[in-house]
Amino acid sequence: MASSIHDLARHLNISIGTVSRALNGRADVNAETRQRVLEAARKLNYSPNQSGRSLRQGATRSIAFMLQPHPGDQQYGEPFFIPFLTGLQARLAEYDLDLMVVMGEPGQYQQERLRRVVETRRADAVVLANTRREDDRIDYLSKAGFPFATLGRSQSGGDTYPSLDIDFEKAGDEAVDRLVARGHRRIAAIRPSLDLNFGYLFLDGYRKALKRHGIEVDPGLIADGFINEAGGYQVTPRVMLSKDRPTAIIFNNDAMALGGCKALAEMGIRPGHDIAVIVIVDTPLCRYFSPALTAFRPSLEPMGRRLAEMLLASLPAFAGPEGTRIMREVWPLELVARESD
Amino acid sequence: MASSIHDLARHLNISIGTVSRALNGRADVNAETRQRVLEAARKLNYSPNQSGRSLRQGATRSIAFMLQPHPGDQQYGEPFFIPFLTGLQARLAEYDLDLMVVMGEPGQYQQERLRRVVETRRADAVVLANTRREDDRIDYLSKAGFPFATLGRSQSGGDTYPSLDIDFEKAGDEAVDRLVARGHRRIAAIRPSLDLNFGYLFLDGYRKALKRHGIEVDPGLIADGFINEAGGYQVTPRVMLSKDRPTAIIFNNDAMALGGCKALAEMGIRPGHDIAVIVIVDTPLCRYFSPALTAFRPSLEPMGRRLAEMLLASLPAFAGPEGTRIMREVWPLELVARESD
DNA sequence: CGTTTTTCCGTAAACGTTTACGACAACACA
DNA sequence: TGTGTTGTCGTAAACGTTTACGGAAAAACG
Repeated sequence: MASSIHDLARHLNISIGTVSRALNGRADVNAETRQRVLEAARKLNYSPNQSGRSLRQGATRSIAFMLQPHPGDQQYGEPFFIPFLTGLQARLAEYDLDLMVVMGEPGQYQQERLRRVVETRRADAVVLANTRREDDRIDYLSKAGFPFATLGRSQSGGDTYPSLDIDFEKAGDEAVDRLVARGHRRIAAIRPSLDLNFGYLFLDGYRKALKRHGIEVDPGLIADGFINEAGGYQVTPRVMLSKDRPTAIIFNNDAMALGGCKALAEMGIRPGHDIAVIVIVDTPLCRYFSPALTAFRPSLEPMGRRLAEMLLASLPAFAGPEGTRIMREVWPLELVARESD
Repeated sequence: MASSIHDLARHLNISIGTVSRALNGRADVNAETRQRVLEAARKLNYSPNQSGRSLRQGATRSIAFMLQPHPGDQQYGEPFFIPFLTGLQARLAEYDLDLMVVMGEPGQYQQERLRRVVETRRADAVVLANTRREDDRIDYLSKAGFPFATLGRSQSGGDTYPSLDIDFEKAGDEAVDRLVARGHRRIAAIRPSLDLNFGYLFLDGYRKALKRHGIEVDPGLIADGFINEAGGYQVTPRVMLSKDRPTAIIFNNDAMALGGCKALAEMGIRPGHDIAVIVIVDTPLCRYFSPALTAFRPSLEPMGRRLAEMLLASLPAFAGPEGTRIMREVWPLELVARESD
């Protein structure tokens, strides 16, 4: 039913070799025959079968994006990733590459799904999200020699793969700066308890800025919680009950901030009035919350496009000049001042 | 580098045919040989190459999900789809099927991307989202005889494909019911202006309920706008300036509701006090907005799983008994009463 | 023991491409 | 005219599977 290159060749009284060469723009084919082939292809509605192509060329022309919802993240749904995916997909599409999305079950170990993609050669490369500080997915891919790039940094694997991250450290630093400038000295930090790397980066920036301002780091003002609303709700009272109450909190995650604000409300503490609140990664939720939450916003769609470029540049089949390979980029966040601080 | 079935066969001193049969669980292979093959496969870390498989079997074992961001929908990002995708992907994964995500550029015509998937046989079936009332994607797929399912109903194509939708009509009806029960008689309806089918369904329910309550439908209380925040912001004043002001508004979209509330605020009208507001499709945004918006909530993740099942049941390769094919399902929404009405 | 059935396995074709290689004709050049 | 070059095309192998077919050995049966 679907027309193959054989049909086309038969219809033109020509060999399949010539047809293929004509379609692929090779030099050794007569201009007039090429014309005839192209016309016939259009008329018979011929497009090359991707499976045949993949098999022969050893490349599937598709990239896998591995997204792992955090455990306990049901209805919420990571508004973070759609814009990123949009950008990633847009750039890949320009190179006629498909995007395959592989999610783990929330909380489940993703390694197995990854192996399947790699071993059955379902994709030519993968993009990792939710990078852990020590990430066995990275170890595995490095060892397997399978091309990949990561959204977020990791300590695993060295500088051998392209990675694009947000500058959490600088954001943590700037958040403290801003709060200190507004007179705060007791500043709490709340971050996810998982091994997610950005939690560490954020805290580094937080500590550095405090030190710079000559403020002692109080461990009682730092708390880790589950990376969702319940986590923020649960852990926020902990810092509020420290003997010398903080006058500001920096949340390292929007969902945790939302939960934290709920806890604050129940304690009769009003963000924006009784306490200053800043969120490190902005999402639409921060904007519509009341009070609207001051937050640091990344440019997700451009980041998606950029990571696609970085990945492609590292692939032999797409690589430009050797020198253009970019292995590591850290993008700034933009402060969106709203009402909560 | 990657081991093929030939390596495995050579290593075992056996023919590739037998190896393949052993791995695929066919009956005509000795139990002991099968054991040896399986062990060797594990030892040599062998997995069948998907391209080779696809070519031979004429099936790629992947499903394409076509998602088209609405024009002008940048930073916002459709929180609607991630839970749905999660469910879809989860069920597909159980059948060892991959999910390929194809997005159009926001606003761009998606037909071309769809053709590419179909003609190059990159997927075995597609799932359509953002279904239009008259949807040429459906016409195309029907004519091409390519299997597909849709999230959302359409008038195109008849009852020949599985579709799963939310009961917008009932939601519109119930919203009116609820408002009337609370004493409202001037109820406005704001919906997207595009040809998106759910806008029509919603309005049908809205009209039906009004009629049932003996309330005349006032065209001045119905307005169409762009399906984003700006659209809601722009169009809401229009219904508010009708000579006999509405005391309630039903928004057919969360983003439009947010924009509408902004417009209301600027007119000094407070949702939940001066006017009642109900949103037809709930998202996290509705919950965190202030006042929290009363809304009708779908079960997106189960819907994703369900649509996967329906699609699979319609595919010859996966079909159960002939009678089990489900072509059309409409799922209820759950009212989440909050502060805005 | 002879015949039939069953069990198991190897052979080879097929899926739809791409591409290395060689062949042939046309042409240029001396 | 003979030789070398260039342009164009056909042939066939290869990518890694699955599977229809047939054959040999083993088992079952009389």
